Amino acid sequence: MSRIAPLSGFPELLPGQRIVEQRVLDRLAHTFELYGFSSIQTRAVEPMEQLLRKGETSKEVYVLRRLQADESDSGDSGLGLHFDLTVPLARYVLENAGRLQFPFRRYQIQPCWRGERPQEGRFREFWQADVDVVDRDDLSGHYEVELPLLIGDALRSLPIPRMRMHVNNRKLSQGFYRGLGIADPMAAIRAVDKLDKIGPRGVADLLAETTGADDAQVAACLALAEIHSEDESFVDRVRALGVSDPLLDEGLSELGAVVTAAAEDAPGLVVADLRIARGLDYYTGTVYETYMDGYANLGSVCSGGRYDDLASEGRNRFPGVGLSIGVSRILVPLLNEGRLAPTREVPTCVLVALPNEERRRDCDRIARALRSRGIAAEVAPAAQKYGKQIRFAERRGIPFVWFPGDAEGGDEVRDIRSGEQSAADGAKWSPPDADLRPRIA
RNA sequence: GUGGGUGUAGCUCAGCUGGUAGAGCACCUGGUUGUGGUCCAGGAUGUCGCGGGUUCGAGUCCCGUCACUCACCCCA
Repeated sequence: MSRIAPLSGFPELLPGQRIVEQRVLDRLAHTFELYGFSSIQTRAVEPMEQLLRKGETSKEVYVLRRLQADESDSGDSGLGLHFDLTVPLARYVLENAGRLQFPFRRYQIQPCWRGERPQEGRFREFWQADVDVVDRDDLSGHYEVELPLLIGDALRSLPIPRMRMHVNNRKLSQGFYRGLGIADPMAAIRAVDKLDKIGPRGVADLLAETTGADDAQVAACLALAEIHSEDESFVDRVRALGVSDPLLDEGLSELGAVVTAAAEDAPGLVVADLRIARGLDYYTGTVYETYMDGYANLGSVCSGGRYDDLASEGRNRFPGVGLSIGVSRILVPLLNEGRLAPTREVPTCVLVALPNEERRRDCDRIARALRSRGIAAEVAPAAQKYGKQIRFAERRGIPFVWFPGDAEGGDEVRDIRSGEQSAADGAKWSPPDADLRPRIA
């Protein structure tokens, strides 16, 4: 190992990129709070049995082990890094049920870890912004309508490509397959989920193989998967397939409510897409997958759904619905392509030029006066020629250079983008609001 | 975990059938001796991923290894 090299799947940002990320996270938190969601953080680790409780994700969990662990120990601590924020939420809700108010509206923005092979938009350490509503005993269906609208608001407030949320409903799928007479509806859901990847042919074979569906059943499954619409018209198209089942009816009505509300509040955001399944099997109602225009190859950048049994313990049941925004999945590719950049690389708004080392204290005082009024300022590192000092600021995108006055004249401030320079008083001068802090360009 | 590709200057890359390392951009200095971005002239920079082998000689060929990357799997 001769040289320090990046670790694949553990993205690290440069300071300027981090400014963009910070603005995005601030924006998301702001939107979540506008809807009345509280922020929480949970520890990085969960007991393995919590992490593995719901599914076949075991292989992607990073397990913790003490270096000094006894050799007699099995080796690991029984703890693993969380791979999403929904499982920790379920544990947190159970643990604090007595101290929380329900329905509990919370958001959580934290890193997650998965021991997978990294790829474009797939990392081993990545940030998720997760929003959920969890209630006690029963969760009203209107939350399945509210959450996608909140997410739409949050994502559309960011300077990123347009998002399209594809929505389906587990009851609809399961009811349909059941009504069709397929023995294992969940296997059918998983098969149909691969439609994009393996095509109708592949899905047909898979269906026949895993569910024993006959030709007519396979055809019906594929017909269902083809249905998508931005309004309630999908309901009639499903009905036209002639399958009936009470669960199907429930699903149709619930999905109809989501689509109708979205069409009204956020036109173009949501499309009912009956092929959407989601791999995880704990979803029991609406499921969501979101794609970014021009970045379909990234897969879903924001997914979630309703889960009725994730947080249950004995008699206590805490159904919830939520979505996770894949912050790293969205941001890292856009940053690398230069499609997202900050207005400057540093927080500094004003560089106070240094005429000579003897005047450093004077310059410090000017900087302090600016800082006291909330203007980020730093003094030039060395008393180089002014040209050099201006270049120092220019390289970093610092918009203003402050020239301390002397016996011949007072202080002046220069906007180095326009070259405009004028007399200024450190106790009074302020930059335009747009220049006060770095923004996303 | 399985399969393919790649690893040369800070960045992007060139280096033909082996002959002892190059370009562009960036950077530094000067022209302009305290107001930048242009231009001109100079300049610095590499364990050629790592280890071993073949050879008079390896960035180049062979073996191994590590890393990165793409696809599968799965997912944010």
